[in-house]
Amino acid sequence: MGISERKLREKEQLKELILNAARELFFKEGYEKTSIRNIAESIEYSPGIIYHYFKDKNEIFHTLHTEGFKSLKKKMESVSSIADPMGRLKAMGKSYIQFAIENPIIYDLMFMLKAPVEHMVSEEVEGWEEGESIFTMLKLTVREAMLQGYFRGLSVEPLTYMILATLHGLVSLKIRKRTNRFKVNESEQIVMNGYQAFSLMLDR
Amino acid sequence: MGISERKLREKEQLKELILNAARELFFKEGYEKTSIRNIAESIEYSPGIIYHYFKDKNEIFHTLHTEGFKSLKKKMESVSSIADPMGRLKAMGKSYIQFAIENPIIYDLMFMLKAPVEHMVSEEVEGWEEGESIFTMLKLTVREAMLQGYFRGLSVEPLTYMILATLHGLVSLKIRKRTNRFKVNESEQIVMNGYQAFSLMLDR
DNA sequence: GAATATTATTAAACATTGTTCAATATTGCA
DNA sequence: TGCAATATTGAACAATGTTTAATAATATTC
Repeated sequence: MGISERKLREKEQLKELILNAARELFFKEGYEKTSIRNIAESIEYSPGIIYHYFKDKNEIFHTLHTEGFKSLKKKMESVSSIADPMGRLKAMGKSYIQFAIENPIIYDLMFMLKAPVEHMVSEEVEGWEEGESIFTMLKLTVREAMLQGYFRGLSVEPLTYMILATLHGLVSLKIRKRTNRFKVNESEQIVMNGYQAFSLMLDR
Repeated sequence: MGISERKLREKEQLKELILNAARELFFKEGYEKTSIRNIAESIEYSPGIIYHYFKDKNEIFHTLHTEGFKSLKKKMESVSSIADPMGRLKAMGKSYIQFAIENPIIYDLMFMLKAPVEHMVSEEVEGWEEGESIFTMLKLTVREAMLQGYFRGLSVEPLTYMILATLHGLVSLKIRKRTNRFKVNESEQIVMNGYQAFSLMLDR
């Protein structure tokens, strides 16, 4: 069935075109400020067409959401070859922060945007596996570190959540511009310094 | 000039009425979902009137933003009588988390909402003193703890930022519903457990 | 290959949003 | 009482997400 496959591929092409436009506009303007009409205009189609490829704006969000998690996961996996668990854990943290600073809008969409996730909670739990697997990756590394004598007296799950929370806190305060107290050019530095402080605390 | 003062007071009254309605609606529906018309309807005035008392929706946001910081500050100050710096620091953290869990919408508005803060950055730095003073309060306590021998080898500023980031991360992941991996009733527990893990790490 | 069914695409419409503005009602002061 | 200032309204504007009836383009069947 080569023909219908090509048809399908062509259909996918427009879908990809929409996604590319959305990604770019989200990147430039942010999620809320990007309208369906903006996207349509930038691909030179009528606004209505988008609803043939996506149920609504949330579904576009959701697609990029999943995509973002995949690429964060890949970034964090890139240090998985480090044998020492503690060293790997710290490298993972650094990767996480790098990802957030390099892709602030996508990160925003993944962890800080409001509406569409609630939709996810109630209707479909699937799709969140991406986020799940990042948590698991971190958790396994934490457990390994514990076997080597780190984190004595702490339990894996809360500790992992806490580590993730710290990483998220460090970058999200910056992304949402709650770092005004620092001079603008320092704002990235303070995130790195904060993480360094955290790293030092982990060691002890 | 008693009369014009009363007039002023009456004017303030409507302003307060608007704020109360806004607060309540924000609480019930969230910021974005609350429209100027909703607010107007709930106080039985026409929508236009709101613009006589507030420049725009951002200014309402800004007012509640400041108010939120004042009440968070008060909550954190309520443990300032604790003599032991480390004990006080941990109590402050707990207060912070309690505030966020008890007032998720206000907290959201204070730390996680997007648009209006940018406006703040460019035009007026004033109004942010509230946030500033919370940071300072935390910083002073951290410094005291350091004088007692804690946090050896760390610097005050990054450490304080890191602590604040961890607190923020813990509660904001919950507020923005990124804790789906846990059963719903566990979701508050995991925040507390995460904080406990953090507390234990601080001690060492 | 013509006729028909299916799909892709559009343009217009709807309800809702934040905001503005001229018209009107209410009040303060001379 | 009459005039100026202020408070309040209601309608309008442009922009939003979304729906839907229409048209255009393509696939399928005879």
